[in-house]
Amino acid sequence: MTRPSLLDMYRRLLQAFGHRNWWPGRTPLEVAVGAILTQNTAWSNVEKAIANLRAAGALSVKGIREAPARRLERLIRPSGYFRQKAKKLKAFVDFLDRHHGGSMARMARAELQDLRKQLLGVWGIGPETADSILCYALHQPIFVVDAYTRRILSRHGYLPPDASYDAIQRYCMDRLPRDVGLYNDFHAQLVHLGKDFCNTRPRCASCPLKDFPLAASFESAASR
DNA sequence: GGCCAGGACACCA
DNA sequence: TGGTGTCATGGC
Repeated sequence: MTRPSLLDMYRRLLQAFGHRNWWPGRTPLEVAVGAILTQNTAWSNVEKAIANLRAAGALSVKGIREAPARRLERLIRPSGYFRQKAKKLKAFVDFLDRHHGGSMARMARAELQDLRKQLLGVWGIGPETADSILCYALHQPIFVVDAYTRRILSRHGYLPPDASYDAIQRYCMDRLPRDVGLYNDFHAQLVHLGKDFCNTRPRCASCPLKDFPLAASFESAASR
């Protein structure tokens, strides 16, 4: 049996779930803050931290820039790793100030690959966080890879489970039309499938991908 | 009470 | 270049 294309997979998920309308965030900065706070953390905890920042008037470039470190830590505490993440928020705003006049809008005008390299040079911003900011805050055509992407694509045999971030991203971008809206929604669909579907009801009969072939290793493990 | 969640970094061989 | 330890909260 031939493996369905990635576009087939997206169409199937879209049909099942509808457009996901990601990312949950009111402004580009809020999206970037969420991208940093959600590192290895459940989104429900990030929501609490963002609500704290908003209530304290600190959910802005100026607010983060001027907040004392201890205050920032206290506000984002529910999102976990709060000492590290407070430093990361400061590092991001410092980068924004130094390279883009403290403005997300100005940052959005930079050339995409240059900007990606710049972001990866900021302490606390790795590939997934950089790409989330580029795709969801700045609407740039970059495919975001995360744990769900890796898990789902490897489970269905598109890639080995130990494929690198860059390899997965290249694989997807080489096989999908260069379309920001598609990249945005496909990743959102994968997260929804992984988090709210497969996670709570593993291999359930109503999975939209139930007739997609599984990786041989996964088949043998499942049949044991 | 243990496991996991929309990672990234430091350190080491 | 790859493996391991660390960072920390909240829900189940």
